[in-house]
Amino acid sequence: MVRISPPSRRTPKRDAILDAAQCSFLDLGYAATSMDLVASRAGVSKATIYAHFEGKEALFAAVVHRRCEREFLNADAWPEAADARTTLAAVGAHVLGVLIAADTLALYRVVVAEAARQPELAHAFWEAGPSRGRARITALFADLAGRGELAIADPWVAADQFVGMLRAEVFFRALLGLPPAEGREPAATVTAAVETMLTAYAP
Amino acid sequence: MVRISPPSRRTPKRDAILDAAQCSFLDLGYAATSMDLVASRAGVSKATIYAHFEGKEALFAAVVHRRCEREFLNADAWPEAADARTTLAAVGAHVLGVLIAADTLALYRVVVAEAARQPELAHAFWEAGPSRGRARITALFADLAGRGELAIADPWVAADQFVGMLRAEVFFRALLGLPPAEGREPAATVTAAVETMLTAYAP
DNA sequence: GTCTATAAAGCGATAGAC
DNA sequence: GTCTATCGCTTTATAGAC
Repeated sequence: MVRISPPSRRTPKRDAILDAAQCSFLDLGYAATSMDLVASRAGVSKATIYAHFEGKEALFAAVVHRRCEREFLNADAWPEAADARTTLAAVGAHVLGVLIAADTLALYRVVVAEAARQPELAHAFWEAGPSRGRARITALFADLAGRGELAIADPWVAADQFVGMLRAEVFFRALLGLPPAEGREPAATVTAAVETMLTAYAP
Repeated sequence: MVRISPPSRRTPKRDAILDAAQCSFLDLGYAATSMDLVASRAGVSKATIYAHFEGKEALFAAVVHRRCEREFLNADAWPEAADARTTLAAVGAHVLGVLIAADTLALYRVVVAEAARQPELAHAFWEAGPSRGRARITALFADLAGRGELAIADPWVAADQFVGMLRAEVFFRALLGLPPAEGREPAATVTAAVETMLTAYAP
């Protein structure tokens, strides 16, 4: 419906528009964000926005794409190779931390909501974000299997299960804006997922 | 912001309004559904809607509540007690089937999108839907543990992990409207989750 | 590219008759 | 309860000057 990567030359005004749009879309949602508000927050006129982007959908797509790119720029926080328990605990804590960060949840909410009406956006989001994260974790399990730390037939399945256990009720309640249930902390979710993986895939 | 359970006497017009509203909200999303459209589809005037519901938010809340109730009415499909593998396979297939049903995905999308702006709705949805499902599965694991089929310290954790593994990539891609990845069928996800639970929690 | 001003349409909600 | 008609406001998008 709308192309994701426009010519995309970076200019100060264009960046200001994208910053204002990102903040507005993530805070208020797609529909509740008006072009007037974005223009006001960016300090430009509405006509300037339409000079840079085809319309509201294209602006939204550009915001989502830029946001996914940035998530993977600081990849330095990825843990070093160690024994399985240490590695999974570190990776699990990192992943769940990213998943329940306010920015991530807001992006997730608005992309999921628009996915039904903007299929190309949904696909671009998947490729730019979750798909790359999954690939890393799959590679991690392949590495642990290769080193004899775990007995894994299909690293993709193991990664899928590990991420699934991380993205369980703690994540779901955070997504709905509900307070964490008593005694159900993110750290406990990570620990339990790690132990279950270690037991299920013990060599 | 809006109360969830109005007097709620069932009348033909009221039901027609709720049917039209459900169809519209799930298809188009909250914002893109206008009261004019609902009135038109229900075959009533807009004023009649406002005679039955306080406003758009209240109508939406009523739709969500009714939809959650109905999901739990046909509880007869719940499997009988058997050995752990048979029980988990049946329950897992049932749960994942419900989760990736088109109606469920549409409800999930629209509720998640509005959760940030209608906290009471998010809470009501959680209590009416996911919370009850989780309770059942927790009871199931408690039963399996009590019968010595599995060695489970905390049935809630086991249920959380089982549901998490079910609601992994297959569900996520369906949520985004993407086609299933090659060789990653729902049935395979269920089987893998069952085997991992059986191994991790073997007596 | 950037602005001001405005067009054209749609929105949620209500008044008043019956 | 239900209707027709309409209010008052906001929306996306564009025209035209510079």
